Amino acid sequence: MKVANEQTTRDRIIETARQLFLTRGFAGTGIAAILKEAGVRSGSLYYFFKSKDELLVAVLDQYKGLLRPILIDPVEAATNDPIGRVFALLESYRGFLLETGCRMGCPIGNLALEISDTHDEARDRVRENFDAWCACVEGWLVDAGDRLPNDLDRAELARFVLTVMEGAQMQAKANKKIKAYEASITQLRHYFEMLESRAK
Amino acid sequence: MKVANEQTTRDRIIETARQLFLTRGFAGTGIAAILKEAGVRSGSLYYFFKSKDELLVAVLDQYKGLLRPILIDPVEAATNDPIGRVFALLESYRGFLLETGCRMGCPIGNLALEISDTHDEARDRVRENFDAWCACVEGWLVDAGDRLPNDLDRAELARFVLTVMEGAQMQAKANKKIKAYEASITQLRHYFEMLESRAK
DNA sequence: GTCTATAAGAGGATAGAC
DNA sequence: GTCTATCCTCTTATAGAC
Repeated sequence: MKVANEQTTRDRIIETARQLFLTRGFAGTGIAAILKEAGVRSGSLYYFFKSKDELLVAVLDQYKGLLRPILIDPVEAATNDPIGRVFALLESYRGFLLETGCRMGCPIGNLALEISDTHDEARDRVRENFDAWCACVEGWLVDAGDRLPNDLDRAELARFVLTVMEGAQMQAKANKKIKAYEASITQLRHYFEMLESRAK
Repeated sequence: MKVANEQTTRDRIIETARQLFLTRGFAGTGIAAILKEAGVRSGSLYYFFKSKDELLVAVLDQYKGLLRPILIDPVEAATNDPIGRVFALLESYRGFLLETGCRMGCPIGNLALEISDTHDEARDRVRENFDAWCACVEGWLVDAGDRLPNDLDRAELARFVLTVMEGAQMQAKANKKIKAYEASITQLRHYFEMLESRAK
């Protein structure tokens, strides 16, 4: 067991696999590519992970840990307005799409459709990632208090926000253009505006 | 060239590949599985298609031809109400999810995320499928006339309907439960109700 | 914990007879 | 157009020395 530096070989493998799964998908990423990119030999990888599937699970676990530091915390630092936070989060996905030429989008969503039918354990981790994301958004919607109608189900609306983000990033990817993403967010904003005006 | 029966070997290969891509994904479907399922030898498949990628393009072309007979026509036959048609279409996806234990959902969406970054020609066909779908929905929204606000962009709202359907089916797949799909459609319906009441 | 070497199989694709 | 046989590459994973 190492003591001095916890950015271990294991961490480097997970980090590298995460990047490659994001750009090429799970099936599209060979073990060889991970080894090369991480500068590691296969003996090391299989010392830490029994199989490629187990590595996938570790990657999805890492995503759970990244949600707050990478996505939620910056949004909460940027604005105190609870509904503003929802759209700031969606804006950060838009920035990510633009930076990557609409190649990426939501790393979890990309994996979700690829592995949900065939990898039960990984699918559960995808679900946990989605649940954690929705819980954060739901928290903001609860914070919005009277600005939203009282009879509106906050959890259901949070799900809806995830739905819109995932569906919108899919179309940005398929079109290699940001327009469909922006159009969808515009409609969602419109919905929120109507909810807010109805709450008054 | 055959004359009597146009349900040719080529058609059977495309049909079989379509089914398998739907259940196992593109990368997850081996040529061997297609051959076995279709009862065909590899010589025949490669007589009709230069490569697996070319077969994928043929499958996506077939989907374009299936859109009206399988999805749109039944919906238009079932109801004359233009907004009712939008939700009848979403209901038919719900039925498909339920029939398949939430394993499937939208065949195009499933392929979209898998191949958009790596298969340019196939990605264009995905886009064409999405465009054709949106054009149908947009037509209904135009038919809705004064029931929707005049300043509302029908094309953008049609995009939004696709966004919600795709995002919702993704979550149904990841959760292996229909609930998130239904919750999202409920929110969309709520949005439409508010649009209709605003148009009055 | 990490190295090299390699097993064992599946993948897509082709050649040439019929 | 369809058949059999097969090539070749890439894949995941393991064995055993260090």
